[in-house]
Parts: sequence; C-alpha cells; structure tokens
Amino acid sequence: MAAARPRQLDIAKLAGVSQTTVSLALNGKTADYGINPETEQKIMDAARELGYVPNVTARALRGGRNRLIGVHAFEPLFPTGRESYYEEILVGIEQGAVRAGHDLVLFTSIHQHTGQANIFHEGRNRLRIADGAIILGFEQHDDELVRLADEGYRFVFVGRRERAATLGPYVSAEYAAAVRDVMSRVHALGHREVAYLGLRDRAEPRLERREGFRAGAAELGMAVVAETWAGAGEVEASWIRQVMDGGATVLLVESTGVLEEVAERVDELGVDIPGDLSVVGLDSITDPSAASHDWTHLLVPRREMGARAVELLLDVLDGRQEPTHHERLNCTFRPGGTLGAPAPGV
Amino acid sequence: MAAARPRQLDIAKLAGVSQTTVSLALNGKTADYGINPETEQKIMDAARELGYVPNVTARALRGGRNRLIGVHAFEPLFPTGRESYYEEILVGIEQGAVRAGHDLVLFTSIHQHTGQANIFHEGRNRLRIADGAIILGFEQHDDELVRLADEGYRFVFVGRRERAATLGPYVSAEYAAAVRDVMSRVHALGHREVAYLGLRDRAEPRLERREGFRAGAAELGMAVVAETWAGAGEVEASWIRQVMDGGATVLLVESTGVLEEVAERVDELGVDIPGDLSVVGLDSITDPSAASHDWTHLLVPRREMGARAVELLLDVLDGRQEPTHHERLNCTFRPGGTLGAPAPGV
DNA sequence: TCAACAATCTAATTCAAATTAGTAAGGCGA
DNA sequence: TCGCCTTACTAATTTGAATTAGATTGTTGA
Repeated sequence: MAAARPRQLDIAKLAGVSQTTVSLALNGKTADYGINPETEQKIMDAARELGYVPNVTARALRGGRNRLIGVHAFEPLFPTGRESYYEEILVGIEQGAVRAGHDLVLFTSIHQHTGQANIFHEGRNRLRIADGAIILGFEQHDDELVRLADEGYRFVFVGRRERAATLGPYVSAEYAAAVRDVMSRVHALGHREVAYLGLRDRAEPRLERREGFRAGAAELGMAVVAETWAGAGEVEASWIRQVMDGGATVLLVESTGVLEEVAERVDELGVDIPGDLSVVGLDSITDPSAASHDWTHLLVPRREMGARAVELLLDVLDGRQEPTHHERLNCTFRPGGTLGAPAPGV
Repeated sequence: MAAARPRQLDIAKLAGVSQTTVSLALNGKTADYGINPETEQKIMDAARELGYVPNVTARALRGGRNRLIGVHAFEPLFPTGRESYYEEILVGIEQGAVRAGHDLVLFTSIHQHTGQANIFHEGRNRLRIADGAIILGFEQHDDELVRLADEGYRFVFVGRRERAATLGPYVSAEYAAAVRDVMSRVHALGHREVAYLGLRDRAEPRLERREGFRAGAAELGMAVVAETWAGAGEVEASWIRQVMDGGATVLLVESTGVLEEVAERVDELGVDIPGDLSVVGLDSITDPSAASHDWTHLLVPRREMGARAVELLLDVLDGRQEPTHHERLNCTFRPGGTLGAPAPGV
C-alpha cells in the first residue's frame, strides 16, 4: 500500500544525472541547455519505467498559479427548485474551463451558518484560493467587491454591470437592443398598441429590457397601453382583459415563469394566441418541451456568457486584456407561434 | 493596484516575530508551543490587516489540508440536456460542503481535448489539489482508480460499488430491498402477475433493482410475465398489449424517462392506469409537475447520498472512519395514483 | 550560586519542481 | 601552454507553509 510516488530525484538517480537535468529533459528544454540526446533518452526511459507523474502542487507553487478558477455566487449555486437561473451559465463556465484546462472552485464554505454569504467571512478571503473568480448573482455586496478589487484580486462579472463597470470586467447580454429589435418586428407586422408585463424586481437585465421597450415604442411611434409589474402568481385575468380592451394587440412578457401564467389566464378568458393577442417572451425558455405554447421569444445566450467569462478572466490574468474590458453578447430572436399580425377588425 | 498576496513572512515582519510563530498562531498551536497570548493577538491583528489567506498550493505540497473537496466525474458535470443524473447528487454535495465549511473543486481540466477524461491525463494528477475527492459516474476507469488508491489518495464513490468496494468507501442506495418492498406492496394489493421494463444498460443500480425484483417475485410466489429491456424511444405499444394479454396486472418501470414513454403508449392503446394496468416507477421523478401522471414510484435519496458522501470523506480524512466503510441509504416508497388493485374480472 | 527547568520564541529543514548561477572537461587558437 | 570558448551538465535557490530541533531568557530550588 501507499507506494511513494516517484519524484524527479528518483528518475535522476536511476538515470545517473541530477534533478535539474531531469527537469530540463521533461520540459523539453534540452536544446536550450545543451543536454545530450542520449542523456535525454536515458531520462525519458527512466521516467517511463518509474511511472513518473509531475506533482501539480509543486509546479503550481513555483509558478504562482493554480489553474483554479473560482465561481462565486451570493446564493447557493444548485438551488433546490427547478429553473435555476445559474444553470445555463454554469454549463458555459464548465465548457470554458474545460477548454482552458482549468478547474473550478465553488465557494460553498462562505455560505456557512448565515444564510448570507460573505466573502470576507472570519476575516479571510477564501476567494484567494483561486487565481481569479467569476462572480454571479444579483444581490448587492458592493462593499465586499470594492475591497476585493482594492486588494488587486481579479474577477469577472456575469450578467450584471451596475457597479461592475467600475470594479472590473463583465460579460452580459445586450438586452436593450434585443428588445428594441423585437419591437421593430412587432411593428412591422402591423401592431401599433403594445403592453408590457415585467417582474416586480429591479435587476439590471430587467431595467435594460424596459429601456429598450420604451425606446422602441418612442422611435416607432407605438402606443404603450400598459406597463405593469407582477411577481409569481400575481398575473390576473382581469388585467389582460383590461389591456385588450385598451386596444393592445401584443403583449411583451419579461420572464418565462410569468409567461406560463399569462397562458393560463388567457386560456381562462377564452382568448386566442396569437389570433386575438400576440405574446412575446423576453427571456430564454429552458425546457421548451414543458412549455404550453411554441412561444415567440428572445434567447439570452447564457451559456456563451459563462464560457466567455472564463476566457475573459484568463485574458485579464495573463495581462492580455485590461481589467476594465467588458463584453456584451447579442440575444437572438426565436420566431415561434405566438406572434402574428393584429386582428384586422380592431 | 495588484498588491502581492501577503505571505506569513509579511505578517511576521509586521508583528515583529518569525514566520514559525505566525504559522503556529494561525494554526492554533500556541498552547502547545507556549506562545504568549499577546503575541498571538498581535499576529492575528496583523494577519487581518493584511488580509492574509493561506496558499493552498504550498499547503497541499506540504501535505496539509485545504478544506477543499474534489468532485470528479468521468463525464461533464453539467450536461446540456435536461434530466441530469448528477444534478440532485450535486445539490446534496453542495449542501454537505456548506455544512462542513469546505469548498468544492470541480475537476473539469481533465476533460480537455479527449472526450474521455483521464485522471492522469498528460501526466498530471490534478486531484491532489483537493484534500480528497468524491467520484461520480458509471464509466469504468478502474486502473486509474487503483493507482490513485495506491498512492494513498482518499476518495469516496457515490452511486456505484462494483470495484469501489475494494478501493474505498462508497455511498449508494439500497435498491434491491426497495424493489422487494415494492413487490410486497403490489402483492398485498392482490397482484399475482407482474412485468418488468428495464433499461438496456447494465449499470449497478439497475442490476440491483432486477435482483430485488426477482427475489421478490420468487419469495412472494408471483409470476413474471415479462422482463424486457428498452432504450430511449423503444417502448412499443404492442409489447404492452402483449404483456397485458399475458395476464400482467402491474408493470414495474426502471427509469423515469421510459415511464413517460409507457404512459404515451398506454394512452394510444386506450388502456386505463391503474384500472386496467398498474404502473410503478423505480426511480425518482425530478420534476413531478412535468409528469403525465401522479406516478406511484420509488424515491432514490440522491441528495442525501451527496451530502453523506461529503461527511464520509471527511470522516475518512480525519481518521474517524476506516477507508473500507460504506453506506447504503434507503429509498422511499411514494404512493401515487398509478397503483391500484388488479381488475376483478381477470 | 549554579544547575534545572519553564516560558517563548527562532533557525533550519521539508515538500517537488523550476530556474539561476555556476562548474568541469575538452578543444582550439595564438 | 595559457586563456577562452563550447559542451554538458550540477549546486544552490526559490516558492509558502508546516515542522523539527534548537536557542535564549529568566526563575527557582538546593
């Protein structure tokens, strides 16, 4: 049991050379240092014979880097409910890490005891374990992030940019332009009166969508019949009735969860989509097979955002990119069956 | 900007002591070595002031602990499809890690280039960065695991036990007993003729279920009308018809995916569940709201398995548990609406 | 008053690999 | 035959933390 792992020194003894020479040979630097090809061969043979495997830890210690990328969220990463906001982003981060040959560290320890996660829990910054980190989540802990940045720690944000812009690089989606694009498609089909149903929260991605909506309505000369906020379980049939009575022929819905609630209420009213009312979702649909309709909606490139965040972090760490760089990825319009021309009678 | 990471030596200088003393103070060994409480306080203050965090790499090199738990799978952890086998287990692992105050390292780097993941890929064993690892997945890489174990590396398996038993501790579910329990419930309701629909693969958890099924049938004197294997998309209505004609009044289905296919075929046949045929699932249902029926089925405690694996790993690392220990968690029977008494006419 | 001892702390070493600064041996020109 | 340059290597150092083996100072009992 527990046969000691062979070290470079063991190879050196077997080949009758020094540890230095072994290191040089194994790293292909024989030419630079004029190592005899025969010696090199002896070393390689000895290494193979002993089943040598470099010790990552020693290598990392010397090199100053771990090849560890931290992933930090202020909430648990794998929530118990379905429809994890992070899920797709995590898939992207994993793919990015695979490509870059790095491992991921999920900072779970800091969630301990308190429901809240503090980076500087007990006065230590665990994030430092990793070479740099990707920060997810909407919750605001700006003071901690400022301190992190002050300490020279490198990180990249995904999905938000409020304070991020002043603190470090970020990757997010171009929500405003995407929604403006939706508006012009809607306009092109003949719609002139539109309603908007958003979430009650004021997270940046939502605010930007609203910005795009208003800008689009203004530019295209469309009338905003209603702009209303609802939480989960709060969509009311009477509101939809009212909006339609008000002349709206199309409804933009910010969140996918609310979208399904809208479908239920519309069903209750006996209204036809898109015959009586067109409905467009402004977010990705994680599981289209579970959706009630073939929704017309936007695709937010969450997976690409995750993958790009990894690349960006490594670029910053390697000095290939200044730490103020940011990137915005485009959303795609997915045509479905819930956007049509407005009913001619209206 | 980019202030170099503080080392113990920096703390030592600030506090006016040696690096040794700093190390002792930070590791709570002041009592053993008679360090003055005032000195200790000075050191702690200096450490906080500098924002000191131990260097994982140096510690790992020395053989120390890092409060890092590795998670290794031979396949990507976050698969692109829905219905991730790992998902629930990962949730459990995360919860376990949170409770234990440890962080998780997801070993993604080894998936690089080759679709296959080798621990000793490119001659480096990254696992050593973590204190120990939890190993998931069905794929067989026994030679690598044997080597890891020989090197004294500690790990715990989740969900399998074939070779695991000889290599280290494992946590898995008690499938056979659970299925036997299902059989006795079915028997108690009056069923005497039963059919079994399994997956085509021969993974351990499936083999155990079949074992439990056969043992139950034998003990209870029930007739096995059919025992058939199907892959995704291979369930045929004719098979169900045939099985029912053969007298089967209840069908046990190994996998949740196949369960839904069975529902579709049964619908096509105009057969009533459970009036004409009772159906029992032998696996968890991740998203009951997306299920076509209120299935009667087994709950595999995947989340507990993950959480328990973390505890077990730490027990082994701390020497509280011998490294041959294993644990089997019970599955729960979830009564639903798809198991009833057999039709009296039969 | 001196050895013994406790109380406090430190120098030196270790872990495995990478790198810097040399060294030894041989050849060649002047 | 002295000095200089190659060729082909090696000794020593570095990385950050933990540990082993001391070292220093002061106190106390005989």
